Amino acid sequence: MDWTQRKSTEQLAQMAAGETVLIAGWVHRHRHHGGLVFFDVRDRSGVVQVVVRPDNRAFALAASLHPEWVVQVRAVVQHREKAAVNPKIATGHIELIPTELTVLAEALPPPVSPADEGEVDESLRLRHRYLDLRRPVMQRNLEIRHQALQTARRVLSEQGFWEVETPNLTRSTPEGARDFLVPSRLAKGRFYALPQSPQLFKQLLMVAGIERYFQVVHCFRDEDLRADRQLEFVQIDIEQSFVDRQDIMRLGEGLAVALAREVAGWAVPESFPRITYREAMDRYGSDHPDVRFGMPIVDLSERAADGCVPFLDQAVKAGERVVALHFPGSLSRKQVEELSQASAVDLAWLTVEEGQAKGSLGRFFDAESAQLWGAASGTLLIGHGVGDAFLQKVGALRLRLGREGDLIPSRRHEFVWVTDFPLLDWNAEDARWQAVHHPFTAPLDEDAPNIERHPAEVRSKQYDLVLDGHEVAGGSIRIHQREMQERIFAQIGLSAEEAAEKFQFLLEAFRYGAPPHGGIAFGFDRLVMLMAGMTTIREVIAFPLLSSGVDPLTGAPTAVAESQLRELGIAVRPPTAPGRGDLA
RNA sequence: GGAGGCGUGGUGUAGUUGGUUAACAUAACGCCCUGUCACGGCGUAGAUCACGGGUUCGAGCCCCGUCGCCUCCGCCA
Repeated sequence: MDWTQRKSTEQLAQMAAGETVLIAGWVHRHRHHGGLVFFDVRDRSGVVQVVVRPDNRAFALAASLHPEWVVQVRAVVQHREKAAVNPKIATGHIELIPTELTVLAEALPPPVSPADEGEVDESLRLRHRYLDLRRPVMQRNLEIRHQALQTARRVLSEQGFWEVETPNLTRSTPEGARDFLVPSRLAKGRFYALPQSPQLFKQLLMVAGIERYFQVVHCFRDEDLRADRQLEFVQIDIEQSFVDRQDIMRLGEGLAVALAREVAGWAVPESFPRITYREAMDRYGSDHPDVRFGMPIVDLSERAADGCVPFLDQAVKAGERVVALHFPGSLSRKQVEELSQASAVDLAWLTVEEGQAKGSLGRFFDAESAQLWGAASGTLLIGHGVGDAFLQKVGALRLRLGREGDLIPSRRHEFVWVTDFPLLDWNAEDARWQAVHHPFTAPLDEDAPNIERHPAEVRSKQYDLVLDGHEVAGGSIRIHQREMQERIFAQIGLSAEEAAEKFQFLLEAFRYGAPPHGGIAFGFDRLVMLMAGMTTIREVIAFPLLSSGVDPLTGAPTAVAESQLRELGIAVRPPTAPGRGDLA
């Protein structure tokens, strides 16, 4: 068989009538009219219609075809009559008259149909992912992913970045997520860890004088899964020497712009707006705000302090903030109660109807004073509380109102940088300070003196890139001086001995001349998800896991043979040890 | 670990205040059909109503528990 003759269905659209072609693919749909048989052949590029008349040698075989059979068709291209043209299909102006039809493989009726676009239970889709991936939308998603990979590699390579690979079998590191461990056979009782990111290696590459590094790298974090989180995910990891924040941010912008314009086809500006972490929290109640719609959090503490609503006045006197969201529509009392319940924010509300102040605060206001508070139109939702945790609840409420009130222009796409994150935050559970980003992030120069005395006030050289409310990239300028690194370790409760034990190799490397350096990592799956218009990253990963971490296709994770465990020197404990109080 | 939603023929769904034979679409199978393209028409077959227990004369429906899937919180430097 000479497959080089084979044409894609896409190529057929260009062909002249009368040409003989060879195509091959799957039977997409089959329409049998007794005396006339149509079937559509689907390949990666699309579908094309084949017409078979009773006088055709292939008629009997064509009549007996079934969906998803694999066929090969040698045929003459024919232009359809005007009335028969189907404008919905790229090849809708032509059809094929077979001279030879061969069944290459028969197929069982598929449990999930590649020819259907309806919703199907996801575990069933994943169990038969090879069928699910035949659907045109999934093939498009994988193509977008491919194009994004190629564009990223080209853009970075053109700017002098080298793609350097780093190990997957590496050492477990403290901080951050749970590690995936890999037992060592050669050194029984010891373990490798799969990398949560190549963070330490890319810094070593900077010490090594590579200057510009990138990698498309799989990262592993053993934490609960979400719509935008898998145990295994892909980063476009970048690091560069002799740079400051603006250099990496400009680089990240360049890459994001290239991807958005070339792959997604979006019109995005050359550079993106920047807001500080503080502004993001105060205005949107999130460090990854969706800025495609307004309805910012408004601080009404000063107004509330005038005492016209006693309980809000008291809240302000107690050191709380009074904030509001101005929803442009009307809400019922029941809806507000429901929102209050769901958001865990004690919500009051105020609106003006027929010249009268209404809502739970209506009795404290006349129409004029309600307008002063901002309730001229729509509904003012008012809550009070303290701290960023409170603002985050209000931010979640803002998002929900945005979605349910249809305030988000879903066809628009907006990048925004968030900068000046806190360097450290207090972990109440472990009663210690911890790094917000990671312990190698440099503090802002002017804040560095405060690390020991006012750790909560120290800002860092971290920057996150946010797209439509999703964090799609994050990075920082790193600490390249050993003394500063040791101060940070000390502040997060890592003793000199512990630090030496865990990061010996990095600290040692820094003694041999470390250049100033910094970098950024793009969450590739999330970025592709958004560019493909999907709502979970599973739609842009060929073989993802369910949110339980199970792969219904392979059955992973599975038990392993006792002999394998013995070889590794591992004994498995029963999954649930009976408690002391249980009757044995 | 917690909250919410869901679980009914292969697939997607309906199923009222508990009542006889669990309905519809689609896929499958058979017959008919010469211009369809989500083809159409007629017919056939296909369900332990996720699993276990309970209430009841009677449970797909009510109650309790378990399991699975999805979303969110915690967690994810």
